[in-house]
Amino acid sequence: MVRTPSYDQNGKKKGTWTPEEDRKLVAYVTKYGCWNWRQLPKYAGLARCGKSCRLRWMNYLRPNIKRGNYTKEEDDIILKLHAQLGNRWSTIAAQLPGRSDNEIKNHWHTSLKKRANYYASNSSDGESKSINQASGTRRKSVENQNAISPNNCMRSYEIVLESSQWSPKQSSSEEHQAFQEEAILMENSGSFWTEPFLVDTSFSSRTDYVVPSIDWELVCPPSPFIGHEFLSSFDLEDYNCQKLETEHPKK
DNA sequence: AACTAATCCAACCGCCACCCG
DNA sequence: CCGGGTGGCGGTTGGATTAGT
Repeated sequence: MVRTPSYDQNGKKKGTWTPEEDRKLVAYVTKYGCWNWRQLPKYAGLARCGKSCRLRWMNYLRPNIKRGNYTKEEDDIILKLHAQLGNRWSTIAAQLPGRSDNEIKNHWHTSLKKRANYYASNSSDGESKSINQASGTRRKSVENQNAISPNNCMRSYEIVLESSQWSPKQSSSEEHQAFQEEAILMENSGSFWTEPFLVDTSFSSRTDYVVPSIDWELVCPPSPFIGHEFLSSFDLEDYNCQKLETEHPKK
């Protein structure tokens, strides 16, 4: 399931993310937040485009992300919302905490679409018609943007960071340079990376995968600028509990 | 065991909306 | 209002894995 690593004409790396790159991205975002995705790779020491970094973070590296093992309830919610909204994956994902739009989209195409087609062919014309009418639309509504979603959580984070002492915008470039040097130092000493980062619990079964633990003092510094909704959105207790969970088998 | 087809999903691409000067 | 920069979204693809012959 990996794309062959390659480089585009700008020297930006494409293809599968390496554990090394994941470490760098996690380390940077947990320390400084995602203040600017396009500038971030430069300061984080990544030869990736900002889009790629954002995607990687949103779909796999951010806290509380869930992988695989869809429950019947989740499937039902997806089927129901898809019938109402069509291919508005981000809106659907907003109703399923821990699920990314990309993963829901994949899950839909690989398994739920068949179920939906089966239901449609065995239900009234009206119902199947509503599914067809809803699909393919892509419009942002006000309520959609105000919905509590992981995306909005991150947006909140950005807003918070912009106005806080933790904002990289207020940090000097020397500080970013220091970050990179610190990362290299920690990497060489091994101390920073020794504890597995288990947000994606699939890491736990991979011997080639060692990602850093999260220092929540850095992720959620005790700042008056950081709103309660943002802090609670990460559900730290749940996050820590994931360390005890065993890997759920893929496929 | 070897080969082929089907499945799955991580990642890319292009477009659009929003923001700001 | 306009244009550039950026983030976000949904469609699509590359290729590894799994199932079937």
